[in-house]
Amino acid sequence: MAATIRDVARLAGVSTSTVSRALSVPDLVNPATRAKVRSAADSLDYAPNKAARGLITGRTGNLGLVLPDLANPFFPSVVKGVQARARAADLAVFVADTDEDVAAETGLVRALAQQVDGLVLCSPRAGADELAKIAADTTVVLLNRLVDDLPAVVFDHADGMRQAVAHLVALGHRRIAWVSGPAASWSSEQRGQGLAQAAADQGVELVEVGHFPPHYDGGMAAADQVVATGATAVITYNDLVAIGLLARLHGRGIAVPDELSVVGIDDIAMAAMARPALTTIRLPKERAGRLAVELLLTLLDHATAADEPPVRRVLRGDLMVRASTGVPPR
Amino acid sequence: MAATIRDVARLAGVSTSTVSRALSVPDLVNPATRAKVRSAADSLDYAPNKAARGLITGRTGNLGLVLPDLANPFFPSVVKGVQARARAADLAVFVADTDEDVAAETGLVRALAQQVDGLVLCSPRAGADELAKIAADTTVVLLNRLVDDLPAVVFDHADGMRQAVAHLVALGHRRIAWVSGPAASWSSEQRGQGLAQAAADQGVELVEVGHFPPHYDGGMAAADQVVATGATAVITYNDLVAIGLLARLHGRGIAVPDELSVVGIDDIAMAAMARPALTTIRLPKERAGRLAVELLLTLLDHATAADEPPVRRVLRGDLMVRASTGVPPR
DNA sequence: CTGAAAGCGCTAACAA
DNA sequence: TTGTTAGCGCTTTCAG
Repeated sequence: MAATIRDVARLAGVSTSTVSRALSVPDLVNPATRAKVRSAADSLDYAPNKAARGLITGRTGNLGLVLPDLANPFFPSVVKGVQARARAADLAVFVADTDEDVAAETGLVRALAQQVDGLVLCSPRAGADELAKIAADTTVVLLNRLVDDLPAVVFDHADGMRQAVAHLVALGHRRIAWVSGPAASWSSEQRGQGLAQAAADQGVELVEVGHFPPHYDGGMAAADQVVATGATAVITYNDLVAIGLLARLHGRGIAVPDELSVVGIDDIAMAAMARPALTTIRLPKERAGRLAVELLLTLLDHATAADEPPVRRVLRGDLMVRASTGVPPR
Repeated sequence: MAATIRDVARLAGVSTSTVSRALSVPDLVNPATRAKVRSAADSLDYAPNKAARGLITGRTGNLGLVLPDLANPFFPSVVKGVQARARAADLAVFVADTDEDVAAETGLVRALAQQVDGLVLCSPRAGADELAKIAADTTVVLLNRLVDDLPAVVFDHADGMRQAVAHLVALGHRRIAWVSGPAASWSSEQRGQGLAQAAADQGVELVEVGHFPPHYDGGMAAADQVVATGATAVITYNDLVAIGLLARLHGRGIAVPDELSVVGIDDIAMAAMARPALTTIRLPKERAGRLAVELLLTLLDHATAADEPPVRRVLRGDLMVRASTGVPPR
């Protein structure tokens, strides 16, 4: 069906190698023949077969993105960032949603690894050793996770927590609750530690309420425990949790922010749509996706060279204070 | 790095052809040798190179999914359905978000077409002729769009509208507003027509308010026009629009559902989280994704045969009436 | 039931 | 600057 390099060669009256060169290393061929080849290729609507090319160059021109749950609005943003950068480099992106399942994650990674040049693992759930093993065979960039010295793009969670605490302290809060995410979550751990540090530095009391699933239901479940802590403000693992919390608080007739201030993390679109609008720490999600691909491309270029490429990017988030939130505690 | 079929052949003491057969057409080889090959393959952690296989079989083992906007929660659900079914058939999925851009859509489709066995075009924005052209070169299944006789999975929008109207009529509404989606949107068109029919059948007055972007901002923008119609109930193009509408109504101090009943379409997770919870028509999104792949697989199998495969699936949605909604008009 | 040989579409030495 | 040759990793005739 599709034209092959031979069809183009025949039509242009040259050899297949010349066609190949004319199209991928134009400077190596005579401008005249180059033009002939080009027009022949155009008229046949020829596009080189990526699989065949990959077989010989070792580059597939594809890239894999593995993430835990597309239903969490955090991740589509990352996908967009990754795709934007990948497209600019003429790479196609395999996306794999693991449904928060570690086993599925490693399986998918193995399946993808063989047909991509590199992999972006977004908030991977797998263990450190597992990830190290994967990284041994494949070029990998972690996104929102740090493991050994693996290349990674991460957010400065500690700084985000610092901002959140500063905001709450300025409003007069002195006792803050922290709703942590999944026990095995690297970012929950980071956020928790950053928060503990910030609380200590800024002289406020911190109560952890622990380990909830990273979505709406988790927040629903956490709400009552949060209330029981007697804290006047709460910071949640992410916005989805915050929104679930808001719902349960509303159900119990607890006014937000008058009786309890709520701060989320991520700044998903829904945060602005919630009523009252959710105060949150905005993470540069798309940018993180773009940078992850950027990093991957660098690594691929330096693959053979022995020099150390830059291997880690840390991105800062920003406090988003929204209308109708941020009332001092009673 | 990775083991090739030759490594396996050497280790098992057989030819590469035997390895190939033992792994892909096991019945053709002696059980004893089959076992030898299997264990050799296992110990080398061998997996056949998909690109090389594709070169000869003409099957890539990949599948493309093109959609307008991952940020709309409707689409991640479809992605999940597609991935689930694809995974079961051992296919990897390229996902391409076009950002609602028709030009980007056709470009991405062309780029993907060459390296997939088939394409699922979800709510495609491209023109009918464009799509027909694409379908001429590639096996394509449309999702939520009908064009000529192209294979498709669609929702029964007319029936959904019938249910929505029946619900509102039962509550006593006699004048309903319709907030339509993008002018070029097939599903908006379908929903509008279905609604018009339902309104006529059930004897209620319908006022269209027109053509808004299919997201939150569209709903915000539509709200004032809706109010101006004097309708006691409104049906919106989708849930995102409904939620935007809700926000603006809240801003204007208009009580929902007491002063205005709002019905969305899709049943995205956010619909249940909204306050008041949104009444909506639930569309079987994941199922649609699964069926689209199913259909694609059927088409691929029948590719050469001349017999007509089943080529269209129509899925019914269901009314989701949520707590605190559904009050008769004043 | 198994092996040898050919070749999918392409690129990369190596010559000319 | 261009063509010839070889071969990426695999499957598939075609013999045996």
